[in-house]
Amino acid sequence: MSERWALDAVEGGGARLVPLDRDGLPAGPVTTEPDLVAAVRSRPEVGRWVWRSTAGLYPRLLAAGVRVERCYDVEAAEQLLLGHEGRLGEPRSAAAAWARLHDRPVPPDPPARAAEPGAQSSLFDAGPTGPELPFTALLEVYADQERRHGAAEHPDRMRLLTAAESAGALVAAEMHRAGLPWRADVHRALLRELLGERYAGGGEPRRLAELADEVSEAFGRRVRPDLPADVVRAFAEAGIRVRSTRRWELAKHDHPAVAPLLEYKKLYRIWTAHGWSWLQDWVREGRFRPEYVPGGTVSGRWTTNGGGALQIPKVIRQAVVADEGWRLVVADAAQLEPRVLAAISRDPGLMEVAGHADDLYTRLSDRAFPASRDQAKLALLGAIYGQTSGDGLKNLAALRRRYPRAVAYVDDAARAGEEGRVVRTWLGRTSPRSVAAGEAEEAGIPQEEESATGGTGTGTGADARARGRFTRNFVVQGSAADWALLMLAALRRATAGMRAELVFFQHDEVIVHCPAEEADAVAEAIHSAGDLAGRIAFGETPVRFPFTTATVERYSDAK
DNA sequence: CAATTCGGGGGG
DNA sequence: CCCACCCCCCGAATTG
Repeated sequence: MSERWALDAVEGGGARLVPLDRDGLPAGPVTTEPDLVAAVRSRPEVGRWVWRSTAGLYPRLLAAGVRVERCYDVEAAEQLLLGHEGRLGEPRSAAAAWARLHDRPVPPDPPARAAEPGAQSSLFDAGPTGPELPFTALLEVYADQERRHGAAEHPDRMRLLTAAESAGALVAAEMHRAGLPWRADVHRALLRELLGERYAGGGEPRRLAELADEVSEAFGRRVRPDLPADVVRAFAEAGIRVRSTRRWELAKHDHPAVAPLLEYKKLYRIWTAHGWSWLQDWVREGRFRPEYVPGGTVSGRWTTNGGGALQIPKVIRQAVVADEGWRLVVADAAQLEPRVLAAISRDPGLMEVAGHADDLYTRLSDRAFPASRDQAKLALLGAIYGQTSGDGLKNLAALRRRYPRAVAYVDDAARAGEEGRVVRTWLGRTSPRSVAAGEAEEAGIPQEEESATGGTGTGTGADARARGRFTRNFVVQGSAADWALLMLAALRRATAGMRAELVFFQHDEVIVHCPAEEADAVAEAIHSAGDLAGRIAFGETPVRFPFTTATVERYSDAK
């Protein structure tokens, strides 16, 4: 029987802690100890630590070589509960939660700080980030959160969501600590090969300068390829009307400037976003350590704070190389979102299609369409994204006939959005409510149209339809994020006794860095984690959640 | 001068 | 035709 303890940091490196009973109430006296790390290390029997913030406390423990089995992150829970209660955007700190509980003035959350590139957030983040609060107040907030979980639409799922989000926070801190193996020398050689040498003075590298010259030559005058307005003007002078300088728009035209322009854009992006200065800023001692932000997006997907870790260009992945004698097990969840739709909608036909580990889209086209695999794929993704035009619509109609329950599930979510209602993921993460226009646009949430046509506003305007596409996609993307958290938790547990380390996670993809001899066991653990997460998240369904895995020395060699 | 927006690219 | 969903990051242009 694993124990549950509450813990908080106190000034000077110490800790306050207390054991909790089955109901989450203190089961003994509160004690204060001088060393937080020692307090945790000396209690291996504790199965779950209840604390304010994983990001605030766990790096210190990891820096001392202490891992915990599980935790309950009060501030993450607060965020999820507020969302469920339709109060997203209110301050999420434990101090704010306590203030709400007692009708006191609610302190705002501290502003998000920028990440320090290359830093190992362990010494700096010695304590929680929010306003201070007494330990007894933290215990009160926790007890009240237990009650609020019970009041949720599906209490058990909501508790699972909080547990999963907390596990994700542990993984995020551990991945930051471990870092993604990164060979700066390989990266530099690659930059040199792609961009040429750098000139003194910090201007464009040679290859970009050459391409800019080629563009100018093609137009017959000096044109700056990095200034869209200049490029549009130059094309107009050449008798070609382009509305933008986007890749797909330029690619349509036959002009000698097009090829060097497209090449310039590709390389310019690498130079500015993943070039020498990025390397300088973000890679230390052979590791890239982004700061992951679990739940950074409304749908529950993660973001990172600086470093662009979730947008590493494919060509740059050559620099991600396993240590000597080690391997990277790169794993990608196959057709995740359609499988999730099958599981949450319980559509019998789609569950059958998703009940095998082989390619879902091929099976789909065999069953539902005379159409090709790619057409079947487009139709299904169109249903999930809310496609409004294009060839896919014809196949979408066939999809609706064949899998009515699946399509109805996302259609219902879309209608909810159009009518201004919230939707929830399978575990209960909740979409933002329609709020005052200014606030919402700030948060990037499509709003209903108000006065333009003088109508009633609900369910009619282009903005309402945009909101419908948002909620339609939210239930699938967000439930996939639910699954991903449980998958990470399962994988973390399965590899706990190995030397293997989780070093990267990107929505539906994980990388584990491990000694070569552990690679097979790691791949097996990943496959098991996928199906286990499917069962825990969505219950018993025939749906499979397979991974494609590759054991490689370089990330770029996978897939 | 600093902060915000725009345009374009990268990822899933 | 390539669009639809969620994001990050950069430099230049614009705005306060």
